[in-house]
Amino acid sequence: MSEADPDSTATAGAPKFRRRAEARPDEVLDAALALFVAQGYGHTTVDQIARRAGLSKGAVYLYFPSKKALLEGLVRRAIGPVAGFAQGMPAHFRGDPRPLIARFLRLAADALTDPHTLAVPKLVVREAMAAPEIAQIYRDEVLARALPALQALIAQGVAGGFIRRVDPEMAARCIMGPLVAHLLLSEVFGVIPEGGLALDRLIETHLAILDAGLEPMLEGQP
Amino acid sequence: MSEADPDSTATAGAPKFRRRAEARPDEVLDAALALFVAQGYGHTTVDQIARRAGLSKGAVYLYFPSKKALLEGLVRRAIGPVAGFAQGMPAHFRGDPRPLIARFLRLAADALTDPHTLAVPKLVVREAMAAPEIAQIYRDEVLARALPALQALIAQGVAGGFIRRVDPEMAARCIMGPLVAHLLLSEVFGVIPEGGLALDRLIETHLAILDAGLEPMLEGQP
Amino acid sequence: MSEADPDSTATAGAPKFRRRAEARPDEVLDAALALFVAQGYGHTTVDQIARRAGLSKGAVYLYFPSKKALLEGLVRRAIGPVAGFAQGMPAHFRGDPRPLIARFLRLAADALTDPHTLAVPKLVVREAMAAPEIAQIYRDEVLARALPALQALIAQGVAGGFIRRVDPEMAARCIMGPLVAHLLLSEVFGVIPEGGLALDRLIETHLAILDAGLEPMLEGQP
Amino acid sequence: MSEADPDSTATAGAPKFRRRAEARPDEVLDAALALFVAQGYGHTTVDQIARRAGLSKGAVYLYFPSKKALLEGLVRRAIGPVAGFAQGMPAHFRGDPRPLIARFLRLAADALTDPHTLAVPKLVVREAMAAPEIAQIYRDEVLARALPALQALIAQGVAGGFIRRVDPEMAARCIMGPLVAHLLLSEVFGVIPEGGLALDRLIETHLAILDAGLEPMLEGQP
DNA sequence: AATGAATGAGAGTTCATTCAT
DNA sequence: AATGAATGAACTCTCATTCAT
Repeated sequence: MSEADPDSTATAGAPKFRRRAEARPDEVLDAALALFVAQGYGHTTVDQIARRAGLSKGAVYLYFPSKKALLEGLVRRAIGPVAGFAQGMPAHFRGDPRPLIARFLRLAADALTDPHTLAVPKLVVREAMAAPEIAQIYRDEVLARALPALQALIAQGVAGGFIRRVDPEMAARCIMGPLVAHLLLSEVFGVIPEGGLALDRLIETHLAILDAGLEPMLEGQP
Repeated sequence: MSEADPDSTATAGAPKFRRRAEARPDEVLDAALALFVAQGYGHTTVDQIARRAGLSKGAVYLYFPSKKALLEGLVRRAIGPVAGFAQGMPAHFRGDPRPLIARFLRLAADALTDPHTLAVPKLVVREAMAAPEIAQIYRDEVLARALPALQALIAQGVAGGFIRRVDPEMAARCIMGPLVAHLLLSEVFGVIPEGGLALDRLIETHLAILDAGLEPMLEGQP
Repeated sequence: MSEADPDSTATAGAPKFRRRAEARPDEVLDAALALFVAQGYGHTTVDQIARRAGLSKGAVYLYFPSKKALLEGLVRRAIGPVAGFAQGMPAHFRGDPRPLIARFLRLAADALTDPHTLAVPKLVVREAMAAPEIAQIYRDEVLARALPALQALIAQGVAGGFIRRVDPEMAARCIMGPLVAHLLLSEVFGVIPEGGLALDRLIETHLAILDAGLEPMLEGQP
Repeated sequence: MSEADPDSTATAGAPKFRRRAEARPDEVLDAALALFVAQGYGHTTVDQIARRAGLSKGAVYLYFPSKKALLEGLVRRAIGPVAGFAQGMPAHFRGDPRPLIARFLRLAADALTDPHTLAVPKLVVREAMAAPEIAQIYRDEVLARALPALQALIAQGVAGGFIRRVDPEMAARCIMGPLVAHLLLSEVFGVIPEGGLALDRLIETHLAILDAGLEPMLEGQP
């Protein structure tokens, strides 16, 4: 099972043009990611990573100073796109935020359907406590950007009277929550709905509730 | 957090003359829990656990056959109360489920405010992949009971026209989601709102959205 | 298999008259013997011995100061009969030794058919190097008596012209050899002849060869 | 199976410039053999073996997956020559088997005079019960070849009227027995004849008895 | 740039032995 | 006489890391 799927990560993409080039670090990271996800950081050997990347154990240390640096490198490589994605939300949008939220959630769900994208956050959740640096990177680079953006969007929606008067900080968590819980349930506990992951089913249910739930109250209603 | 509860271990049971043991397994579990939570299972030594429990390393093995058995024992000890709590939801309730959901969420939030209660689920999330047995126990004993109960509650609410027509399976995740996400953010990533955990602020915000979001649609509305 | 046969050693013999008496040390030795034979000295736990003897681990130490003392006790208990048996050979016999040798070999084979009798020598062979004291006891008490007796018998046979002129020391080994090899093959290597141990078949074949092989040479023959 | 083939690991490929290893597995086995013989398998530490071979403990595990694999490797390395030796007996010999038996015994005695050759069988006898795999290897590779060859030789001798009518299976044990017993006495119990091991003295005594003992009976004699 | 042999610090686990009761 | 909780020293095996080549 260890080497069963050689094309899963490293060889995927470019055919075999390069052959030992400056793509090496990336190949090592690919191998590390696959193994970390499959077995956890603690149960993965540097030697396994090396072999999966087609290198010797020693060579890994030419590119990364330690095993933990692999984890860090993995997170750093992944946050670029994610952070950008988070930034995608217009900073100074004015109007009903709900369509934007809907688009954001659908995009996020879409992205997280790809195991490659999901892998790193999953990893971070698992190793966060044992490796606080990792958690910090993720917090600083991803959460500290995405959450405030979402909060700001909500805040201006409240201010403009487009949505119900809610606490923006908490509302942001309410918006992301179902997605998080869904992934945790399926990925960590293996509680998978009949008929597959059903991320879209989740998102649509969530949005239905959210849309109505954020509707501003009519005058005189509680 | 570790030794917060002085009566947690020894005073339980017969306060008279006992040799030594009897409460020992529980003391060992207490020590293990504190250390696992603080450092993770993988980075905790049996010797550390033993010393924290005031025993020798060898004595731990008088009560638990392996290190992993400690983790399992921890989970088993914790699921009793939790499962009972989950069962608390009336199985054949008829009517608007929203007040019940609100009470359930508030109770859950309250319980999870106690570090002792939160510790085990946190542990399970982190070690689930490396120790699938653990995840399975938790899934079978907690999730497999709580989730269906919640789903059933929603389903009858939909059937009775008390709430909007939503997918009960997904809606259950939408109900739990914000709580899960909130705890993940604070406990794993250390993203804590200004002014403390603010679990009640989260719950109230969530319930406000949920209450309106589940309101059945008026005729002719989309 | 461990506790399958509770009456095999300890309870065998006396019904249950005594109940905790001066027979305790013997019961412990019985348990130890059974386990040592089944698993080897090194792989047997004092606790196993205690439980098989119906005692607590600590109680074993009331009777024997150490685990090795059990082995020693076992050997000491066994050598009494064996040494006596060896002594059975008349010290000052005069005449053709072959009938005596035959009787001796048949007796020995008979005795060694009983697993109880065979157990201790087997044990000694296995633990001799790790516990030289054991080997020494056996050597001094058993071998140092039986071998010289046999040698003397042969020597006088040679002197009297009853048997061929052989080196008595080596001839003694030639006499015991087949029995030893046979037991080694079957007990240690599990090479058992078709149709069971066949100790008598071995002895008769051996005696046939021996009888003729020891026949004194006729004058003028090589 | 691991080191059965001397060229299996290191010598394969370029015989040119090698770093250090190649002879390492054999060196480790040498160290292990010496220590196992001196102290027994159970009382020998992997660390002792490593140090005696001039390596670190960890390095031993580069060549052998476990301590027991060392024992197995030792046996496998030794059986090659021995088995070949056993095979040396002509399979279809016709005639008086006694000269052949004599040559065989003298060769065997000669070989077993070398401590290196004797070491492994000695080891096997001692560890056979605790490690049945070891006993099985030896039985299959050595005994299962040597014994039948000897038996066949005897059987045809009987059939051809060259030797007395004996049970070939038992006679084979009678032939090997004295050698076995002699080695057991001296190596295990330390009962060494005055003037050294005297293996040749034993063999000659044995052969004298055997030669006459196998002589076919004259007509009319019992 | 790359190898892979080698290291050494630990980790989990076992058990003979002790001792308060 | 007897218990069984407790200890602590060993031992096997693992693996991140280093370094000569």
